[in-house]
This record gives sequence, C-alpha cells and structure tokens, in this order.
Amino acid sequence: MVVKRRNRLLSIESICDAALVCIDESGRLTMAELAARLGASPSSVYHHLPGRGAIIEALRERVGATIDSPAVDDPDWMGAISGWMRAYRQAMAAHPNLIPLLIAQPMTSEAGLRSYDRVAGLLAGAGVADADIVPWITALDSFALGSALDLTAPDQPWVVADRADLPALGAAVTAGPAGRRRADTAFELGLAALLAGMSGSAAG
Amino acid sequence: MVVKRRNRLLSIESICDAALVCIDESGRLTMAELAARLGASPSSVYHHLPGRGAIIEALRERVGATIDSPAVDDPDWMGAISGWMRAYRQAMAAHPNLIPLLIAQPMTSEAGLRSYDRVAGLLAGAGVADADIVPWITALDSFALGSALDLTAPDQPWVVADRADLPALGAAVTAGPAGRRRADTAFELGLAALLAGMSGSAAG
DNA sequence: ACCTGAACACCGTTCAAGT
DNA sequence: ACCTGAACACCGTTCAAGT
Repeated sequence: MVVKRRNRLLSIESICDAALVCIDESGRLTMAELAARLGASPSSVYHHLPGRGAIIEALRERVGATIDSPAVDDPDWMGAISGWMRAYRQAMAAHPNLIPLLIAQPMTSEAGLRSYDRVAGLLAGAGVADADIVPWITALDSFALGSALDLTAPDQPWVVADRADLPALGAAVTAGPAGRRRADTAFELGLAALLAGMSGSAAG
Repeated sequence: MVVKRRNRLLSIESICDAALVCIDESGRLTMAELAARLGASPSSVYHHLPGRGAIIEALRERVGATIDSPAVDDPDWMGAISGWMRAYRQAMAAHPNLIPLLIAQPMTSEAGLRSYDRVAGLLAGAGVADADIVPWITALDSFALGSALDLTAPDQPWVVADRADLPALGAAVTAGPAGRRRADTAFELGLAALLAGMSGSAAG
C-alpha cells in the first residue's frame, strides 16, 4: 500500500503542467521560469526529474498519449491512417511552441511505436510490398513532421507584396488561402496524394 | 575603387566557413568554439556580423544559394520540380547538423522565394487551379523539410528487435531498406505521390 | 524524502581600451 | 578600422546544508 505523502510541493505531473504553460506562453523552457511558476527553487525540480531534457521527454510522452493509434482491423485502411495523421497533427497544433523542442531530439515515443505497428499492419493488409512499408511510413512521418513545423510558420510566410519579380507566386498568394486555412488545405492535399500513392503501390 | 585592407584577421566569409566546420564537426555553434577555430577573440566576430543569429542567417543564404531554381519554361514540369526538390534535400544532406539550427527560425530566404515563384509558374502552366497552388507548394515544402529532418534520424529509427508486441513493424523493418537507403526511398516514393496528386489536381 | 541557497561551468553579448 | 580582455546577464546543473 502506498503511503500518501503530505504537503509535497512538487510532483512530476505539476512540473509537466507548469512546463507546458511556460512553453505555450513564452515559447521557451528555462528552469528559472519553471521554478518561479511553481513557487519553488530551480534545484527542487531535480528531485523529481533528472533535468530539462527529461521534462521535454515527459512532455513528448504526454502529447503522444493523446494520439489514438489507428485500429489494426479497420477495413477502411485509408480512413484509419488519415485519422491517425490528423490526430498527430492536431496534437502538435495544440502546442506549436513545443514542436521545435521536440524535434531537437529524435521523435519516437513508446506510443508512437504502437501506432507505427498498426500502420504497418494496415499497409501490409492493403497489399503494399513488405519492402515498401518502412519507406511509406517514413514518408508519412516526414510529411506529418514538416506539416507540424508549418503550423509554426507566420500567417504570411512569403512576403510578395509589390514584388514584380515574383509574378506567379504573387498571383498564387492572392488567389489561395492564407493563415490556418493555408496550412490545413496543404495538409489535406498532401495526405490524399500520399494515400493515393500507397494505394497505387499496393495495386501495382 | 575599393581599398584592399591588409592583414584583416576575420571576414564574413572566413567566419561562415569556420562556423560551418564547427556545426559539421561538433553539431553546435558557440561563439567560443568559433573564435578558437578562427584564432581570434569571441568579441571580434561582432565587428563583422551582429551576432550568432546573423551567422546562422548567412549560412542559410549560403546553403540556399547552392540550390538551382527550377526553369520556368521547362515543358517537363514534374521533372523540373523533382530536380528542385532533390537539390533542396541534397543541400540539406550535405550539412545535417545545420538543419535543426535553420528550422529554429523561419525558412524563407531570398533564393528560396525565386524558386517558389518558379514552381508557382510551373503549376499554373500545368493547369493547377490558382487557389490550389499555394497549398501544393506548402505541401512540397513540408515534405522537403520533414525529409531533411529525417536525414538527421539515427540509422535504425525504430528499435523493434525482439518486440513480439510489434509484429507488423518488426516484419516491415526486416524486409525494408535501412540507413540512407531508407530515407532516399521514402523521399522518392513521397515525391512521386505528391507530383501525381498535383497532376491529377490539374487534370480534374 | 523533499526543498533550498550558494556555487559552478557555460553561454551570447557589450564596451572601454588598445593598435 | 579592427581586435582584445574584462565584465555582464543568463543558462542548466550540482551539492552541502537544512527540515
């Protein structure tokens, strides 16, 4: 039976909560800011987590845990993978300032591995050649990661106003969506194209 | 007429050269290491570039300058865009340790803008709807960026040896390519799928 | 067991002082 | 003009000392 400790000032959970608030609000994570928000000393944090890297790692697990793995036996394999990709990106979109901190280290978490296994199973079931499954998962992952990074881009990523030397881009920017709709449309177009490519790879 | 200064210890070019060597060799850029490699004092660097961020920005321009923009009038628009995407990724692959430093800030450089304009012109010429051009360029960019990040991944990104709970992924890893060939195959598969998607978008 | 203040090594940057 | 050493504010982390 676990003895309930009383009056513990910090805990792994409260540290992660505060760290996420720091990142969301200030876009960065320093031990001093974190400790101030917790009403504790910076050195106190080290009694619960072995350092700043461990905090970021815990946040990766926390964000990854919110992403549902695709169902292995879903007959609509494209729908299953699409749902997973959208959940992945949505989880990132909830904390865009966290993205640069997560990609500084390798991405794979335990929850992510299970999702990859499910996707591998879906692709195998769809008829994709065994040797092509890892490359397709890699392509999906690269696109999801790049799309997540795109969410951190400014609303107007290309400044082309009054740039007569960039006529085609200027016209495209004027005609196309901007802000969040630009990012969303790009994600859906690219995802559909990748799924169609996998489907063709399975049929061929 | 420009007066040739004699015995200048540092220059923007020598600083960028040394900074790139620092990043390639140690994976990071500190002013102390940079100065030591230059045989100068850290503060001396500030007489040529206004700080660490400016050095990274100069390196972004330097890397971007090595990427040929696609030809506007190429009748093979898929080939033109493919060549640009491969050049983009190859330039990044030459300095993988630089990638995390570049994506910490927004990507767009002056050379990049011209490339985007060329791609926009190629897509318009291919018949892609005006409103879809910016989303498609965004999708290409996200994929290129994610694929570049993938180059910094370890040779074996998913550790699935002796993991009976991940059967599909384990089989896929065994059957598929590893290391650089994994990344290359993924890039080519994804790129082909995105181009096919754009082509279908133009026809529809 | 948990928390703290002081200390440490390191970081980017500034600036008065030299030549 | 270019370069330097000293100084500054900040960073993550350690540790002996408290409770």
